Amino acid sequence: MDLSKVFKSLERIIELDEYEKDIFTSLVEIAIIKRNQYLLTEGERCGYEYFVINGCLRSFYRDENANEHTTLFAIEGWWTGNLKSFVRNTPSEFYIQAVEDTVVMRIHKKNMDELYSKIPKLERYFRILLQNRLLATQDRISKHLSESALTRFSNFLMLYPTLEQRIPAKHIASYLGITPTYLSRLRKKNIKSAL
Amino acid sequence: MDLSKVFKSLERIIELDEYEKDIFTSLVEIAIIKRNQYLLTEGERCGYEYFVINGCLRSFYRDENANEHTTLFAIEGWWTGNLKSFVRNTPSEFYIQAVEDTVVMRIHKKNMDELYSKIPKLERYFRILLQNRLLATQDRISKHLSESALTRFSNFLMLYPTLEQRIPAKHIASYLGITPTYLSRLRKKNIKSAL
DNA sequence: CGTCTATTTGAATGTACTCAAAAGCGGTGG
DNA sequence: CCACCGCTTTTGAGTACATTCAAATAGACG
Repeated sequence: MDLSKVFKSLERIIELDEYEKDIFTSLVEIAIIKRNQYLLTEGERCGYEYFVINGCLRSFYRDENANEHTTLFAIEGWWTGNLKSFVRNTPSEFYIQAVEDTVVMRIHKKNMDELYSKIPKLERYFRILLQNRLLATQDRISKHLSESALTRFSNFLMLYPTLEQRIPAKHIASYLGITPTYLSRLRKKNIKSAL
Repeated sequence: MDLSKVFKSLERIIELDEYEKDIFTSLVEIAIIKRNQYLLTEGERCGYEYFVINGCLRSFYRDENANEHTTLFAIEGWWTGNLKSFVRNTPSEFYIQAVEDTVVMRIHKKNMDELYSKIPKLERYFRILLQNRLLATQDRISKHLSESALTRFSNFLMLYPTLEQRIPAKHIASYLGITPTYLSRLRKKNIKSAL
């Protein structure tokens, strides 16, 4: 079980000795998810937190008109899950779907408490992780409030440099908060202006 | 120094004995902020986390066209601050302003580490606090993506039942991501439809 | 290949914006 | 106590950004 990418992430914030790494390893799992497969669907409880080792996971929800809204693309090195459902043990309003073949490390809820008690430093890691997620999320709100769709699209391309080539445009549109139709027009404009 | 509201908030998540409360009390301050006064302006470093005991604080930023965008109203019992500036010690991109006469409890950065080391349980409190903030923030993104301005306005009224009467409409508009002009038209429509 | 889904394009429409002017409201000084 | 000043809110007219619906085209996969 190759957790090197996970430990690299952990060790940016806390130090772990071999013994602690073994404990950690014994309490997590690797899973492989095929493209278009779901890790979580609406109504289910989210029992896991996921760390993407490879590939891309998309979190989204459906509004009352059944339109999809993508809240996050989690790529290599990112964490994802449904925090609300995970911590409150409530049915999820979200879906999590692999948009490519994806390898994840996942931690089950029931092991999370054990991890915290055996490796208290993890409280710190996850607190800081949450902080960073919150900052990123707040940033996304700001951007959405003050920027045009075209600007948001450019920002998307910078944040996820290779994702445009890897996944369907309709998912990107649903992340940007526009229709696929309009995204198509934006792309056309963007290409023209790049000439 | 009346910290009863603060302890009530803390004790929803962790238990504190009298000794710990004394430590806590010795490491925080009470401050009174007059209406329209700033707690933080752009370029400053945010040295504090704030807990609102009474009143209302508004966090906002200015975009490149000098338009204000309100990211949060912190009312009684809410925490606020500029997390990014606080944890990374970077100049703030945000302003925090009292929109009413406001009483806050604040914790200075330099006392925060001492608090964590003397009362490790606080790591847990603040981790859960961050979780909740993140959930609320994610919710706000979702809502902004999938709802019309009118719907967002109704949601605002439910989230902050008394705020509409307490603060200028232009701030509410900047929270909703619309112009004061358009908010005015929405209110008119809303009143009509309520008849 | 053929079928199914995704993307592009066109035309008409709606939501929210800008700019400018008028009306309302609150605080201050005479 | 009221008149005036400055700021906020409302209203009107014209406009821009993004949407819907429908049809055409392009791509992916068995």
